Amino acid sequence: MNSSQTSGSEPNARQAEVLDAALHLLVEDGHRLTMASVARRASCSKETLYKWFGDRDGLLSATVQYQASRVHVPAVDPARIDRASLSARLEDFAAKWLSVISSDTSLALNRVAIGQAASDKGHLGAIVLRHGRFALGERLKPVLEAGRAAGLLQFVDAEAAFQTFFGLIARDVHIRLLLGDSLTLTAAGIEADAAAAASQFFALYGAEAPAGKTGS
Amino acid sequence: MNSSQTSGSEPNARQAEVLDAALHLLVEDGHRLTMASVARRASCSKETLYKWFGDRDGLLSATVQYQASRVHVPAVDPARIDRASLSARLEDFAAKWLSVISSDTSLALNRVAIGQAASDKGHLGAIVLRHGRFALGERLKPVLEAGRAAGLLQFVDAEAAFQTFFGLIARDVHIRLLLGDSLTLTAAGIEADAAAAASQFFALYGAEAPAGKTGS
DNA sequence: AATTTACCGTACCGAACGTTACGGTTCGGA
DNA sequence: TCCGAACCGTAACGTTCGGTACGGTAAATT
Repeated sequence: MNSSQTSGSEPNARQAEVLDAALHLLVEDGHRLTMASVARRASCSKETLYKWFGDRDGLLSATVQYQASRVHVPAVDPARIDRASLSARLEDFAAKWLSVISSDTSLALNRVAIGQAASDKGHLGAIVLRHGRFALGERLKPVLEAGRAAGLLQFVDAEAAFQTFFGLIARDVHIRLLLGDSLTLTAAGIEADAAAAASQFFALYGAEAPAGKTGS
Repeated sequence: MNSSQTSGSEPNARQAEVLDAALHLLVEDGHRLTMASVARRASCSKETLYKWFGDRDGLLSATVQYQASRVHVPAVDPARIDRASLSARLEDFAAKWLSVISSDTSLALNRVAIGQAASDKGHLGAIVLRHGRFALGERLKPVLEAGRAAGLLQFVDAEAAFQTFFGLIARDVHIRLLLGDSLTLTAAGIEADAAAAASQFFALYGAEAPAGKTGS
């Protein structure tokens, strides 16, 4: 009995195939994800779906979890950091994050999570936040604090500093994409935007140029 | 025959009552907005709903349009501006925008628009963007350009500058709220965040401290 | 070989919901 | 006063879809 149920362990190979099918349906059109369509796409029976995932909500949760857990923010070595390497780290973070939030998969996942966030069954948003926004913060804050320890950055609240960096990266891009605005991000554009965000972050929180309140 | 249909003129008083009912349903729970529930809440017949709005999508569009058009970004007088008044304007803008995006009504509208943005029937996102993000930009850009003309600000692309300001205001707040994160914004917190955003914007684009690329 | 297990494919059931139709009421104009 | 337009309340229809049941098959187990 390897039924993953609602909050089971890792899905096996076959279950991953099913979740991939569900994910593809989700990306194509979130409203088209029906139990029958997933079963058809994955060449499995609906009975199996219910045995493995309990109900539609369990399948949805497993799918979101399955994909969200694959978005892994790269770790960083806090030791031996200088201005150039820190800047490179931040640019890299910004570029990766822009790539993620503009991908079809991420947009589909965020859309379905947001769509049911109002309902009392809205625990998908928590999953997306945990593997996205919060995971990003946990990975980035040590970098910021290492930068502060090295005398490169200046702030009192790492959380507030991260929030500002987050805003400098995403700006209005994320919400516009979520709302269906046709915004084409080229690789070069992402690199430029990431560099601009890192540069602006240094302008605000760089140790040599303290400016801008960090917020209470 | 005053049927507003899909893209008709202003709704009359009775129709506004209906749209208010739909809006309340939407805020309570977007999934609970059904033709029967709207008719019951508004004490009207379903037949009337279909006569006035065509179909469910038309009712939804009219509801979003009805509310979105009520979010009016305050105009500003570009003449006679100095550092203090410009700063006050920006803080006011930031505070008002934070209030809007954290309101239950705005969140509900954005959620339903995002939820159907993936579908080919996703024109709600365009409405929300037009009355939200884009209206805001059109109102703010003259202010920024007035500030530049007065020698208070320094930038080459007003659009890019506005995007940065937008990011400094919203940061991760909007996406977290949309995803259902329990984030309580107090009036004092909004004021503080708005002041911080304006201060940071001045640090990046103030004429006396040019720093941070504006992005190509 | 017999049996159990897991699974696929399909059919089926019931509820929700969009949509249409109809009878009854109100009200303004001829 | 009569008529028709607009509208309310409710019933009814058809589809979609979540969830369940059942027969058939192949592989593993005993």
